[in-house]
Amino acid sequence: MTTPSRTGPVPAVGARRTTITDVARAAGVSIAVVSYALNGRPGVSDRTRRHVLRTAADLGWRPSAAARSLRSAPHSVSVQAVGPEDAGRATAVALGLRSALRVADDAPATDVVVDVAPDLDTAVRDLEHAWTERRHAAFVVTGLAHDDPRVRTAHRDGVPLVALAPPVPGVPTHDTAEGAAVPSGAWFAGDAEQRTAHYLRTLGHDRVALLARDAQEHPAAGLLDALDAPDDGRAGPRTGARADRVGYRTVEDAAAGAARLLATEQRPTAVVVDGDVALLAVLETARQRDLSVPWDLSVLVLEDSPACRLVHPAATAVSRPWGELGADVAAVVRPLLGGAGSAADAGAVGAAGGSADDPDGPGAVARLVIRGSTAPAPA
Amino acid sequence: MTTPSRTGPVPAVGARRTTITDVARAAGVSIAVVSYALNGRPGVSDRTRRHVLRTAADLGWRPSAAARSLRSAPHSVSVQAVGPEDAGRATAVALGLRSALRVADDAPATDVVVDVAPDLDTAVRDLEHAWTERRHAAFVVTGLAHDDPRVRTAHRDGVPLVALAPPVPGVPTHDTAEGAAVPSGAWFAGDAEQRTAHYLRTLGHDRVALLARDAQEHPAAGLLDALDAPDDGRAGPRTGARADRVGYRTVEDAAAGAARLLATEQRPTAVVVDGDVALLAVLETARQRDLSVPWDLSVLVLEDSPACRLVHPAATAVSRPWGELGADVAAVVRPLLGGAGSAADAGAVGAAGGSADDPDGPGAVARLVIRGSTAPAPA
DNA sequence: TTGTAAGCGTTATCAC
DNA sequence: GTGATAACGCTTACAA
Repeated sequence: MTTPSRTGPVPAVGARRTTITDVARAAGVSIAVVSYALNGRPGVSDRTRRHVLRTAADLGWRPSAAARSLRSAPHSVSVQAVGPEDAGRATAVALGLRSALRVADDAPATDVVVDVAPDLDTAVRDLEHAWTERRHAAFVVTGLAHDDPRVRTAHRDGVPLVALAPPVPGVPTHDTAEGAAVPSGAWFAGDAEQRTAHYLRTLGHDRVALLARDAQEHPAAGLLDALDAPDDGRAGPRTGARADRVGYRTVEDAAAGAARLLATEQRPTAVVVDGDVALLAVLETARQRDLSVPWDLSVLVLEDSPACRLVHPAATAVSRPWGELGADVAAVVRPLLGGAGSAADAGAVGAAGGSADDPDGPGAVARLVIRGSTAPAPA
Repeated sequence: MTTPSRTGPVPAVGARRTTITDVARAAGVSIAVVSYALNGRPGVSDRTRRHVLRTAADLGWRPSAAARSLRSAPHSVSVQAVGPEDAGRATAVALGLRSALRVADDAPATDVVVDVAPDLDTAVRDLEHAWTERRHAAFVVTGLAHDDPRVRTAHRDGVPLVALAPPVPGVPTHDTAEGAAVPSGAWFAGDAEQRTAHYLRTLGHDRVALLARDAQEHPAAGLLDALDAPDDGRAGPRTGARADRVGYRTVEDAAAGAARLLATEQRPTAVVVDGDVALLAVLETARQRDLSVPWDLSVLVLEDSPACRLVHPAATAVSRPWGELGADVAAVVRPLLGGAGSAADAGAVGAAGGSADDPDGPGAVARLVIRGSTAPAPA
C-alpha cells in the first residue's frame, strides 16, 4: 500500500476535478469497474481492483459528495447544537461519533457536521429543512428541552433522529417493542437524576434549590421530579424534599439568582446548578456571605467540566460522557449510511436500537462524581 | 404571499421527494420555467412565476442541495473547530456568519456548518478533503496555531480560506495589493496583543508569565513578542518586560503550572492566561498562597468568558467579538456562493477583501476589558 | 416567453 | 469479470 504521492498530485487551482471517468480512462477500464473497485464491491478481479485503486490514488481522485448523495442516501450525520451553551456537548458528541465511525483510514469518508442554531425555533426549522433536502443520513440532538418540538417534528415526519437524553415520557424509545423502521426516538443516557436525588436525600438535604438556565432542560426537570417523589423502594416516613427552581438567562441573572437564593432565612441546604456559570455564581455568593461550602451549603453541578475540578472545594458533579455517548450512536447510525447496506436494511436499525433496551441504555452512562462540595446537611 | 399550508404538506415517510419535475407537471409548465422562477431569474412572466412559486409551496418542494451543487458551486460554508477548546469560538463565528448571511426568510438556504476535528493534523486533512470534494464554497478557521499548516495548505491549493486571526507574517492578507482571485489569507482581528502588552507595561509589570495551552496559539505568541519588544514609539530606558511561558495540556497540568509559577521567590507580578481553565487554576493557587489579586498579583485573560465576570475579583480580559467577526466574514464569502454571480465574479472577492486593509481590519476588533484583576505591579 | 436537451459525477442494472 | 447505459435533481444553453 505504498502510495506513490502522499495524497495525490496537487489539484491545480482552476482545473476540473478528477472524476471516476478520468480514472477509468487512465486505467483503461469502464467507469462501472472503477465504481465497484472504489467501493470495495465484489465483481472485480483483484488485479484490476489494485490497478484501479492505484490509478485513482495517482490521479488524486476524491469522491464527490454531491454526486454520490444524488443517487444514494447521504453519507453524513448532523449533530445539532442550540445556542452557544450547547456547543461543548455537541462538539464532544460529534468527536466521539466521528472517531467511532471511522473504520479504515481513508475509507469512504462519513463526515459528521455540527449544525449550530441560535434558538430552538431555528433548530426545528433547520431540522425540517435538512431532512426534506435529505442532506444527512441521520440527525443527533443532545440538549433536549422540556417537550422538545424537535422530537415531535421528527416523529411526525419520520426523521431519523437520535436524541441523547433521558427518556421523554410519551416518546417512543429505541426498544425492540416499538420496532419502527425509523429510529426516531429518545435515547436513555443514564438515570443520573434519580441517583442524584437519592444522594442528596441520603445526605439529609430537604431544602434543595435548583439554579438553571431558563430553557427548561430535561435533566433539571427530571431532577425536580425525582426530588419531589419519595424514594423509590422504601417509601419511608420522609416525604420528598421540596425543591425550588430559580431560572437565569444572563450571567448577571445567575449571580442575582444565587444571591436571592442564599439571602433568605430559610435558605436551602443544597443548591443544584446546571453548569459552570451558575456554579461560579453560587460559590462567589457563598464566599461573600461567609457560608462555608460544603458545611453550610452543598453545591452539586449537573454537567461536569474542567471548572468543577479547579474550584475549591472541587465540585461534585454529574458527568455525562458525551464523547462515549457519541461513539455509541455510531452503531445506530451506521445502517442508515448509504455505504454498505441498501435502503432495505432500514429494518436493521431496530436491531441496533435494541441494544438500548438494556436498562442502562448505551454502554456509557452518566455518573455522579462525588467531590468536596457536598456534605451532610447542617443539623 | 399567503402560503396556504405553512411549510407545505408533510412529506410522507417513504415517499419520493418532490422535484422540480413534479412542480413543472403540476403547474403545467416546463422544468426550465420552474427553475428560472424558483431562482428569481429573468425570462419568466410574472404571472407564471407566481403560479410556479405557489405550486412549489403547495407541493412542499425543497431544493436538493446535492443536485444543485452538482452543477454549480456549493452554497455552504464550513467553520472549523480544532478540539473541544475551539468549539466556543467556532460556534460563535458560525452563528454570526449565518445570521449575516440570511437575507430573506426563506431565501435559498446558505448553510453554515461546523467541522470539528480532534487535532490539527485531522483538521488539515479535513480541509484538504472537503476542498477537493468541493463540499463547501468557503472555509473559515479561527484558532490559528503558530505557523498553522492549514494556512500553507490552503495557500498552496487555492482553498478559499478565511482565517480569523492576527496577521501571520509571510502570509498574504486580504489587501487589494495582493488582489488574488482566491481569498486565501489571514484576517486581522485587532491588535489586542500589542495593547495588552502596553497596558501591562504601563502598570509597571516587568515579570510577566504566560500560562497557556501547549498548542502554540498565535495570540499568545504575539503577546510574548509584544512584551519582549520595547514600547513602540517612545523607546525609553525600560527594556521589554521578560515574559516566561508555561504550557499545559490537562486540567491538572494547569493547576500544577500555576503552582510552579507562584512558588518561586522571583514570582511574576502578572500572569496572563489563555482561558477559563488557567484563570481558575491561577486564582485558586493564589488564594492558597494568600496572594491577593490584584495587589500581589495581576491576572489577565486572553479570551473573555462568562467565568471572567463571575470570579472575584472579576478578571480583566481581551474580548474578541467572534460573533461580529463571523458576521464580517459574510461579505467576503458571499461572492463565492453559487447563488447570484457566476464564477466570473470571483474577482469581486478582491474588492470585498479590500475593506480589510482598513488598519483595524474588519469592523469588529478585539477589545481589552479592564476589570478588577489587574493593578499596578507591587513596589 | 417558453420548451427541449445536454450535461454534472455517481451508482445500479443490464447485457456481453 | 467487464462494459454500456439509464437514472438521480438541477442548471443552462439553445431552439421554438
